[in-house]
Amino acid sequence: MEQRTTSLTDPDSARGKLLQAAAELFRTKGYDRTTVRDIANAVGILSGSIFHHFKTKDDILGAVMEESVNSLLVRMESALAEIDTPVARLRAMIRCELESIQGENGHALAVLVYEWRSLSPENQQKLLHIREAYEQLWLTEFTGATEHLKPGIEPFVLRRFLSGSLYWTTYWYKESGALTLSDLTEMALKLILK
Amino acid sequence: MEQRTTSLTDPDSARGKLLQAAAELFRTKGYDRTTVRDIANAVGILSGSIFHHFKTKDDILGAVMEESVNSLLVRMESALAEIDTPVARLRAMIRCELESIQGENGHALAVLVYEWRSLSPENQQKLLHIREAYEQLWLTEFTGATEHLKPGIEPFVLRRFLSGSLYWTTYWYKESGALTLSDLTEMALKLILK
Amino acid sequence: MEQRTTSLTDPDSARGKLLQAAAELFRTKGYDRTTVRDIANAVGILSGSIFHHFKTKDDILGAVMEESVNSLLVRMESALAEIDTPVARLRAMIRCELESIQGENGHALAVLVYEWRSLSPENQQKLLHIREAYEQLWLTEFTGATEHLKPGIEPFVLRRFLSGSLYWTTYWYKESGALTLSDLTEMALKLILK
Amino acid sequence: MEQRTTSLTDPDSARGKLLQAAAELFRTKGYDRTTVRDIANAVGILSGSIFHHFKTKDDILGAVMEESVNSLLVRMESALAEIDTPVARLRAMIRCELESIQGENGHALAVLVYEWRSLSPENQQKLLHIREAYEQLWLTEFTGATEHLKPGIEPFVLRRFLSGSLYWTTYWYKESGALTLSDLTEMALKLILK
DNA sequence: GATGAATGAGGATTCATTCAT
DNA sequence: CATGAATGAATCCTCATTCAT
Repeated sequence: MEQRTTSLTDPDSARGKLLQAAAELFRTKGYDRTTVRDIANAVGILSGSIFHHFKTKDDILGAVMEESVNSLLVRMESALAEIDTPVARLRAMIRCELESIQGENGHALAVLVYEWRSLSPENQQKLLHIREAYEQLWLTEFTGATEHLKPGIEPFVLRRFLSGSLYWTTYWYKESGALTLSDLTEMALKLILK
Repeated sequence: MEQRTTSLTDPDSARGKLLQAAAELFRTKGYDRTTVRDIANAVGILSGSIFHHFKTKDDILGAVMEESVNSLLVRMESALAEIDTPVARLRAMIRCELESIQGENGHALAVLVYEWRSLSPENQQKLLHIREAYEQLWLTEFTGATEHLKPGIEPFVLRRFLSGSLYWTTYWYKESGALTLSDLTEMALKLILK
Repeated sequence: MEQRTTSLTDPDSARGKLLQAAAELFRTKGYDRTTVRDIANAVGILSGSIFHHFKTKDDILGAVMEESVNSLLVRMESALAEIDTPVARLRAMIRCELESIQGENGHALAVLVYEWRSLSPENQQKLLHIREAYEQLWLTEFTGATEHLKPGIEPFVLRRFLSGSLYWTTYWYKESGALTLSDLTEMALKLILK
Repeated sequence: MEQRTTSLTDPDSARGKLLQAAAELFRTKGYDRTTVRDIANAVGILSGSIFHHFKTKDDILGAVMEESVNSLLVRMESALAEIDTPVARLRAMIRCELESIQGENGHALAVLVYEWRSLSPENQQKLLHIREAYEQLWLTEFTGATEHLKPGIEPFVLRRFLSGSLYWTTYWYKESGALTLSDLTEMALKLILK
């Protein structure tokens, strides 16, 4: 019930389905406007039954966030495994982050990003080190690619500009349109390159 | 009681103080977690009394947002009045938006940006044309500056990247640090220029 | 709303009526089995309205208890004012405690006695010094009457035997029967005297 | 599964261990604040499994109470078997009741006494005759010892004073202190004797 | 305009109980 | 017998909103 490891929850388990549904609802309606009943309804159980799987609503949020970083981390690692050149690596990372933000695989990084302050301090604490590790990954990569990056903007600021740009896509980008995720990736890459 | 014009509310009036307090609370705690009582307390009246000034809590949010765009529009207009060159105009606009996002002058664009979905559809409707007018302003300016902008990114995408970059500063930038608002402005400008 | 002094709450005020009703319910059904709705119904308001007067259900319990000791203290003081001889003073004290236990004036000492562990540690803390002061009063009186008391039982044990005897009357004594409160008082007095 | 006889449950059986744990919890936390899960945890099974042994939580309470009177009755009978003089018999009975109240042998008379109103009317009915038989025992003994008892207090009142005194010890007496159970017995005896 | 008591519709959470495995 | 997921009713509490004074 509490299982806080790097491994991902089986998406077919009750817990997995709950997490999936919660992520979707938190992303679209926001944490506060999503009721426990909403989540329960979404997976076809009654609201009281949720508390068999999670102690509190806050814990659901925490678990959703944890899943999203873990999933992102796993996918990024495997994506980077076979890539050598700095620019190609950046492209892969941007792509991964974009996919996560858009909620592919039901693991919405957007929830982690935009509902962070809804999470209780205790659960924030638990997630802080993963978040930091993740950002460290980016900074390392940026440092390794300095010569290709836009000059005149400090790397950590540039990363934050990029974050903001990608995070913000939740509010305007829909994959169905003329603009593919690849197009978007390419443009975001251009944004930070020389 | 509901006065919806382009003119700004007198900040010394009861309504003005309420709006100021609400903006600050919405920005820091979020709309849902801010109670009407919180707002009332902040200006030293009781919660029931708020409803002499606003029909609903949703209307307060609407008014806060309206004030923030209006204030931004006013300030941007006056800033642009004496500037001719495209790049300088973009710099001024970025500067204005950054100030609004950071909540300078008590007008928090951040609330408009991040609490938009908390606003009722009816009030969203009312604000839509102002928001669009504002975005049109940017697009026009971008179009006029095409030759200076980073190539390969469609203007409307570039504007959204910029928006995201600037909006996101709420979550990491504090003016007290080593980085001044001017520094930030300059870097954001570099981001979109060739 | 929090007013924790020695003065008693006006029994005609909303708070007073609430306290009265709660005391009665706590005494007859017990704290846990009494719902906030029960209390509200008893005074003709809705359950939500209770929280205008008390922050939590636990605070209601605390207030009921406080009122009961205070009321007892006040009545005891006035009863003792004109009495000099040790035995007569003990009789008066027993009478006062019996009246309080039986819930005369709606201030049920029985609640303080039998629901003590239902009270939150924080509120227990607040009441502890009053309870102790009250017991001290008895001990002082017992010490002053040593020669009239049953020998062979340590005073503090004797007081506790008496407490238990009187507290227990809630469960079997009804004033309507053949046994008057005066009879009971006299018998309880005999119990502890030589 | 519901075996309601005068014989005591084998303390090593599942039912026996459950009863023991429940008694302890009911005595310390109270019936309402003890969850079925608490009881299950205490004996190392899951909450659902309890219902293989008892139909309802109320039945557990009933069984605990039944065990406690039965155990008391058994012990009292054997204690009285070899005693002839009235005063000695009273002493033995007081001792037995004190032991039961204090929860010796895991059989808590305190639960029967203080949680009586938590028991459903149906189960109260079932236990009533045992309780009455028990009280009859006392009254008979009191009647046989009239000449040694404190005069001026009707026997049934005196018995209730004694009950209250002994029951109340749960709230203040700990066997670890300077006062032994024998001391307490002697003092309680003195209380009712001439 | 302000007050503050009251409303009433929810909201998160608890818990005894059931039942298929 | 035990499990553990699910039930569903009930509980305390919150909060935007109303309204008589």
